[in-house]
Amino acid sequence: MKPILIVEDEYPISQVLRAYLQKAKFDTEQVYTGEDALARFDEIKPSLVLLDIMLPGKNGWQILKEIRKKSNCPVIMLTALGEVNDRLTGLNEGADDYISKPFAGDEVVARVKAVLRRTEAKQPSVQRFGQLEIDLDAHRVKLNEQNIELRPRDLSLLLFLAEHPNKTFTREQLIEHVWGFDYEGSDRAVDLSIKRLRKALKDWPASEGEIRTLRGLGYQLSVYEE
Amino acid sequence: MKPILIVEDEYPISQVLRAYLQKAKFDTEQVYTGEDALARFDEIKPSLVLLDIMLPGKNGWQILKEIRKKSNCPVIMLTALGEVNDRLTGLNEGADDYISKPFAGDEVVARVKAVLRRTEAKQPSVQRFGQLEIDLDAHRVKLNEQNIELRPRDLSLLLFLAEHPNKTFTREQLIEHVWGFDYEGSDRAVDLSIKRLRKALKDWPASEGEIRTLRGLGYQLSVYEE
DNA sequence: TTATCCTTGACATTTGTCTGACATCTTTCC
DNA sequence: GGAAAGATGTCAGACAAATGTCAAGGATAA
Repeated sequence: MKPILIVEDEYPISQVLRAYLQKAKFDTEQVYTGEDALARFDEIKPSLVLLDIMLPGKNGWQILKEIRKKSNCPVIMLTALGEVNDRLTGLNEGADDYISKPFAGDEVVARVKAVLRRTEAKQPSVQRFGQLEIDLDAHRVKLNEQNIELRPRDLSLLLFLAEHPNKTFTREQLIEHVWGFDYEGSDRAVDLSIKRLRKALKDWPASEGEIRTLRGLGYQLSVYEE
Repeated sequence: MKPILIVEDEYPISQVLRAYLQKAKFDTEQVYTGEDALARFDEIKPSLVLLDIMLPGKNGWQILKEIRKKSNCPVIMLTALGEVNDRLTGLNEGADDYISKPFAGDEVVARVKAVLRRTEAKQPSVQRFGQLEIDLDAHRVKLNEQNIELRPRDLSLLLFLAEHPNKTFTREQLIEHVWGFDYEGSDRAVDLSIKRLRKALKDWPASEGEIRTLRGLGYQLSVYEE
């Protein structure tokens, strides 16, 4: 996921913003001047920009204009309370929203999410291991650009293993995480699921990864290189 | 240009809104209850809705949901000052923006313009999945250049699925979004609707997409591009 | 009214899962 | 090296659960 660029010269405020956004699982990048903002913008191609108006050197409006020249990346302006003129200018100049200081953390996150939802509409959540592609949202697994049909349980198992590549889990652990803590049946159900997964993934180049058995321990999804 | 629908029960406020918007060359329509709002909405197909939360009868959230069922027309909520919860709810429920009372006239106009600019700028409302063409705004579905006749409920369901291709929804979620949060009946109504949709889409090449069942989870509109 | 739409309840069908048995493999110990 | 014990791989069948389907009967709107 591309990061959110925070352009704010006051260090404490910048840190607060970062904290809230990271808590909400967003990546962040911080810069403290307008010039840095533009340079960094090109480098990291952020998913969204939080832009303070009062900045040393070039101010927020100028930055906004520069950004708008080359991108329609969503921008939320940070403005002092009650500066209605600022608000109006911002919305007319192409800002997507504004947030008044002082702000509540929840509100910042909600605004960011709202703007991202508007502008992105969708963002696929896919994980790749070479030829193997796992799409969490769509509940779909592709191997070699081709869809693979998996049973729900098998898919859950694969997803769980894929979340922790190269880590070994006992049958018990797998049962607990994939089947559920209230499962009563035997451990051997895991074997069957593993078997079907291996069969389904037989065309996955062994050089890229495989499902390994660790005798006496359990199973793991091994992935190599990258 | 399509008018802006003002839904506000307090007459003076409604008048102020109308005055500002007309000054900015927008056409306006005023209604004073939620019920009228929905009826009028269908008739005039406004370009934007200004929606008060506190309304006699159905409140603003209910109206918003009803509107969202059949249209992605931009909606700006009017909220009392400081009701942060309302703000958050609104942004999450599909409102495009909110304005706190008391508001400055200029600000209202700026917000309206901003939202219109945002929503008009984005992609056309018709989505193509190979032979299948879905017009979210016009509420029309074409397969192979030919209009498909669907029951209203089925159409809503298809439109909703098409808004989020490759995303899986439980029956519960579909009921909530398509049938409405106050629906009392059984989940299985979804099955029937899905069945009719599949029948209606039977000439849609399976290589382009399909309505997929995810056993134990729900349904999704799968599209396979390229 | 007539026609359309929606839901209910029943039943059919498909699919997923587990059990138990047996085969195969690995390790250990003699 | 070889046999026994234990772990894992594999299979088929039975069962359960989710889904597909149908037809009848209200409800609603034209």
